[in-house]
Amino acid sequence: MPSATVEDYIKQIYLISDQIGIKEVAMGRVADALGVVPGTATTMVKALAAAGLANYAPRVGVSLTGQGHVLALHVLRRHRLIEQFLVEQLGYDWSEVHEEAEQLEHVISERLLERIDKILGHPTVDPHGDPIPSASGEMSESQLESFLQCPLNKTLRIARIADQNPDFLSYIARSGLNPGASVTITLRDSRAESVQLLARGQQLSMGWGAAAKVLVER
Amino acid sequence: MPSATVEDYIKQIYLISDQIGIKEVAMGRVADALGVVPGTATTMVKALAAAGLANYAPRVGVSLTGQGHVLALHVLRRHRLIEQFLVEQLGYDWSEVHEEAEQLEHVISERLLERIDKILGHPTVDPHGDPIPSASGEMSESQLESFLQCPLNKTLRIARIADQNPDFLSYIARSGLNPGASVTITLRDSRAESVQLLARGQQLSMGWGAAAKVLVER
DNA sequence: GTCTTTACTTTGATTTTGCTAAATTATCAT
DNA sequence: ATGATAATTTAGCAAAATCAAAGTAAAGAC
Ligand SMILES: [Mn+2]
Ligand SMILES: [Mn+2]
Ligand SMILES: [Mn+2]
Ligand SMILES: [Mn+2]
Repeated sequence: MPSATVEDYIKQIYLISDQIGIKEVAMGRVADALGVVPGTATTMVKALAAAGLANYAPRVGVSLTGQGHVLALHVLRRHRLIEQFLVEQLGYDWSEVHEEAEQLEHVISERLLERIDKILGHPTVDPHGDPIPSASGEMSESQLESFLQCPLNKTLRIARIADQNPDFLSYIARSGLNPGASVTITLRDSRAESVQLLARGQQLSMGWGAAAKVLVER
Repeated sequence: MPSATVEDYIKQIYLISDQIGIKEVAMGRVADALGVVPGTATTMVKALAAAGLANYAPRVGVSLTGQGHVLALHVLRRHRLIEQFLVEQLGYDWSEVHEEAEQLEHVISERLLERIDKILGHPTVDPHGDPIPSASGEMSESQLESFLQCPLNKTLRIARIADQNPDFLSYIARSGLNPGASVTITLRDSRAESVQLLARGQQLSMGWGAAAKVLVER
């Protein structure tokens, strides 16, 4: 069995690689994501490579092997199903489930996981709109647009918030931008790197960085 | 934060001490309960003592300090509430919850625990009939009698099975001796160390050892 | 093209938890 | 008492995960 630490490294490598769309993830990013000093990341990634979960090229970066990819999706499935369960069945707020899932994902049994999946009716997305990989390890490639790409002056549905930071999430929640809510982008100014939008009847403005993290569908 | 290992040692020391009603627990028993070699138990117990959780007397045994006692009850509360939750809300069988709780007890947050407690309506016993310590760390001292002490030819209610072994538990379940079920002890033969009983209309017989682990109330 | 800054790797140490095998102590039977 | 047996402790070692600090390589600045 992979340790909780190994699972977190593999998951994080997957997530970073997926997010910036690059295969080789730099060690610095890995260290950052896991909150360790760079030397620790180097050592651990070498161990992951020795275990056949990753490919490591010094001074280039790390990528997942097939085996590592499979593990990453399993961990992600556990994480996201747990989040969904906490919200649906235990009255958690979607902005506060991440930390709890971060721990539970490593100890929950296959049996409990599948029971949760069944109770929830085999959900395909978690409370943040993140897709949940299937038991067999497939994940839907969603074609969502962010606030930076979507059409203006059209009513759109918030589909996903691509960030786990509790501060950001509770700002999103307080602004009525939860997954499922409706928005209209009224203006996008690329020189000011700012986006104007209308949600819950309120006028709001967000900067490029934050706007990129909110994904919508029509 | 105490590690999962420390929590398990402390919990086990509490349980053994409680069970045999002796303050100083021998190292051999600790090692057995935790599935480690005796030398490992000695080393760990010394560490527990250094951390102020236990008192260790070489060649005599280990006992809990006040601090250790508080921790033991917290862990036990988590363990038993989780077991109850798995049975009540997730359709687990009471004979198969122990292993799952053994892991979850170390990672569940205070917040999740209290939410579970509330959803279950603040239960006082777990699926095995084991008492659940309160949030403030009090546990009811129950006055239950075992099959070896209870009166004969009276209808009694099974209140608790004092053993976590899945094999034993599923034998109990299959015999219709779940907590809550009714039994009548029809005969006790001390020379044969055997007990005859009637449950679910079936005649059964158990040996001293097994009979001592089934507790009843009137 | 050299120089400086930044990113990354190496080395050596530490903590926690475990093992094996040898040494020690206590207990029990004779 | 004495020797055998059982329980416990010690000593020495190892794996996993981490850090601090020093060394090395690559990239960007001038
Ligand atoms: Mn995690
Ligand atoms: Mn999520
Ligand atoms: Mn445990
Ligand atoms: Mn129990």
